[in-house]
Amino acid sequence: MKPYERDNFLLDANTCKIVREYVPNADTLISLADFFSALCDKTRLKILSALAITPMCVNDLSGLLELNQTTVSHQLKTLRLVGAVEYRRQGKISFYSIKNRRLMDVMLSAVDCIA
Amino acid sequence: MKPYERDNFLLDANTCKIVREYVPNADTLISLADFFSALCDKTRLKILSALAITPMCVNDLSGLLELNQTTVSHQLKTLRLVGAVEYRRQGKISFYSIKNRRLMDVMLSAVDCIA
DNA sequence: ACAATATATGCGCATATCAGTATAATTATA
DNA sequence: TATAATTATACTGATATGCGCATATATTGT
Repeated sequence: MKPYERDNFLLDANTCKIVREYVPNADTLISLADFFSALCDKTRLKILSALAITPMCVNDLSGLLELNQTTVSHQLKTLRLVGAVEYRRQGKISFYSIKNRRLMDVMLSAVDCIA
Repeated sequence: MKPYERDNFLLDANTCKIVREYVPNADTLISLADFFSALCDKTRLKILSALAITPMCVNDLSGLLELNQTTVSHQLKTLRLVGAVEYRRQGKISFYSIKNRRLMDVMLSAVDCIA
């Protein structure tokens, strides 16, 4: 028997039941973790903070944030893959923007939380 | 000259100024990233979801969430280090709880965001 | 076609992270 | 004191991540 296959808990049975029901399923947990993984790196947070003000091209992000162009490009790709940003290409310029403004709500409540 | 040390931007000068002022400083970015790093793993999210319902001991977390005891202990330590949970010891039992309920606001707005 | 500009990608290095086994440390109980 | 129960830690292997160099791709202008 694996160590976690037990059935005697300090919690009362009813609370156990609630916990089992309330805890999100594996898929939801992974989606949430993926979402937060977009926000757990200082470079990505910097990029998102800038894009929160205005859509911007890669070069402007690189220059204004003092980040290597390839670093910006890599992180923008990561942010695209988790659906945090989107872009449209105009000629040789890619303009990136926040895809869903609700993301800013999450960031702002996090700022409240660590304040 | 490093590639990002440029001063000609597509953005107008005033917007550049706003971006430079608005983007959080390095320390804040790191604090925020550390905060979110607590939430970017499915195991930790699972633990936090359970603790959101009621404070609980390590063993109950392990049993109810079907996670190895050492895994739970490791992640609880991580969560403690970033200030997401706290605990009090009663005899041989450690009861863990959410330290700051604002954390749940962040998780809930994230759920909205990915919905 | 060629050069210049803007962006994206492949690769490797260094580092971080996660999970599990074994074990230690602490406390309660027989 | 011996044993059991609960939790924490050291160590390890596998995997993931962040970054930058070199380079590829795409577009524009001459």
